[in-house]
Amino acid sequence: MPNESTYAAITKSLWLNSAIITKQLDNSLGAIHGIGLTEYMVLLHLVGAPNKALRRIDLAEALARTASGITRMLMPMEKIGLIEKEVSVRDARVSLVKLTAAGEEVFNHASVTLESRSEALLKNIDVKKSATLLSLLEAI
Amino acid sequence: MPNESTYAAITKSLWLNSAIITKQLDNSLGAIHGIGLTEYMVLLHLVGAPNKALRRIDLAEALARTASGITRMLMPMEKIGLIEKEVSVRDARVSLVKLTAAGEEVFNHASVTLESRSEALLKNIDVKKSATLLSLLEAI
DNA sequence: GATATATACTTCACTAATCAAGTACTTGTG
DNA sequence: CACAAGTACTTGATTAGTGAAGTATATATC
Repeated sequence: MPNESTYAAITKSLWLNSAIITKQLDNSLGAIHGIGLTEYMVLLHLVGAPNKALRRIDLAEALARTASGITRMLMPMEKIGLIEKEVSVRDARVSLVKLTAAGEEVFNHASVTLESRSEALLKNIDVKKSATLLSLLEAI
Repeated sequence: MPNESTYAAITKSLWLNSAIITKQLDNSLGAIHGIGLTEYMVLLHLVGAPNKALRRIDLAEALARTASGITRMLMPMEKIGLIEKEVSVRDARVSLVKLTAAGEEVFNHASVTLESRSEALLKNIDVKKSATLLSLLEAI
């Protein structure tokens, strides 16, 4: 029987911690701003995009989701006015996702909630360790 | 506009990395052993449990899932013989989840796959850094 | 310039999980 | 001891996501 690899232990811990943290953030964002964490991530990518618009497939890539998942997810977001469709002049296959002013406002408010909840959830990690943890996660 | 908190950046990175890694491990385990990562985690907790049996609610707690999620998840696992139901002599409300010999065998094989895939997915993290990362994740 | 291949997106059928409500049993209290 | 409150689990309705197949458009090749 080989002893447990650190790498497998990391993936297990990542799986569990992410489940716990994601659920908590999802609940907080949902209760206060009416969006889930995945929807927050959509807004995050859109605010940073040129012209605040992205192709659906690039959004899928950025969020590690499939194109069909993105299609489904954006439907309610468009209905409540966080985003809107924009045609691409270059390529008629493309349907751009564009952030609305309302969407940006929700994003700004939700960011405050996300930061305070994140800090609370990670209270066992001090500031110095948090920098280390972040750099290790980004290195993956 | 406040600058981004490291804590929020950690939760975002955790969310994305876990989505990517979980999907890959899920696919590998599914293709080779016919189980998902969540099902693997069930087996993992059962092999470590006294008498290789656990109450459903304790399994739910350990996996950060709800009791109903556990009920639904265990149905196919019981059907393919990885686990079986065991009554509790102490408490008639309880339905214990017991690991079968077949379940333990699948677990042992799947562990090998999980370790090699984990190592491959985390190839950017060297051995020394991996120990640091694991201890930080466990500290959360 | 016709046609084959590739890309962007949507839809369908399905899986995994949630919450709320219900059942069955156990525990604590007057 | 009766019965209120709590616990363990299941079921029904719903949501978020997947993969496969289909449509429409773009690109490359002969």
